[in-house]
Amino acid sequence: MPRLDHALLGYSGYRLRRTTSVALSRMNAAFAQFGLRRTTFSTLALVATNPGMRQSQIAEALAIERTNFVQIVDELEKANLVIRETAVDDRRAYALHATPAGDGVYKKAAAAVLACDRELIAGLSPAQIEQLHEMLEVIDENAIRLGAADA
Amino acid sequence: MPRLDHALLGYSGYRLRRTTSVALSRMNAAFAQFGLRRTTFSTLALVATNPGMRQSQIAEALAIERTNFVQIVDELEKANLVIRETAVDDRRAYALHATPAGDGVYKKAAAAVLACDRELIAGLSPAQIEQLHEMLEVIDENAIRLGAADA
DNA sequence: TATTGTTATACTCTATAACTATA
DNA sequence: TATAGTTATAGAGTATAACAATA
Repeated sequence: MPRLDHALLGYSGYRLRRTTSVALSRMNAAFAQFGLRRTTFSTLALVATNPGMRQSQIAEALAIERTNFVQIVDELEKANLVIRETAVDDRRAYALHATPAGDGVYKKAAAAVLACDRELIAGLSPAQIEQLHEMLEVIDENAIRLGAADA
Repeated sequence: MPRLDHALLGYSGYRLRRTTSVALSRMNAAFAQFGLRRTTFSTLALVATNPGMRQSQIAEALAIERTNFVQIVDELEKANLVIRETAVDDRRAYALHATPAGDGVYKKAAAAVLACDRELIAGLSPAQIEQLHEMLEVIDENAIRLGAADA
């Protein structure tokens, strides 16, 4: 007896979503150990590794709407992990920096999340993982190209 | 100047989520043409290709909580695409069937969604796509195995 | 006592419109 | 007038607890 979802197994989109869903729900536990969610972890990572960038630059790099990004930075700022400094050259803008505590949390969380990621791809060779990443980038570019063609 | 998310590119989970996100937002347009969402399309697909299965069996096959599945079936039933028949052997349960209209919508929607899926994986050879699916299954099994180990 | 389907509820992520203060 | 950040709001997906009817 074949699995009930046999009709969908030919869609790469179905497989991508299923795998991503189960993998992310696994990783959420890693984020939560540090009081973070996926979005706050990613934001902390980008701020810690790109100090001084503006809020909208970080948001755009993560493909998060500026409007939804506000509360993410709010949460990180309340937790004392990130600070907003008014940009010297443009008083409308904020330059984001990780606090010393933020840097510390980032390093520990990154190690835990990376360990979780490695567990999820266990059994795949480094060459396979590289191929996986390349294929995902092809799909990414296709989606962006097709989306741009619509507009 | 490297991209701002360089610190996250080593995580397969980050790449999976990004690609899945942009691919699915592309596919949503295909679903919407037929008045469907991703979850209602998947449900219609499974009901149409597995007539007579119970609500919980379809829900489990799609990894959707029974509790969240109720309104999905409600929506399909209101649209006259699916019907709930009380199971003969268990009056608690429903056997799901696609209506003739449901079968028709499913076939047209499946063709459109498959075309969209093919556009997204354009540039990948059949062998690469097979490898992609195999790698996604490895990750899937890893996540399930690790999750089960927790419990 | 366990299971099928259900309701209610809440949290996360995402998407859009409208506002403010600066430029 | 355009842009950076903000607020409010709504939709979609997901998760848990508690209930009725049936097994």
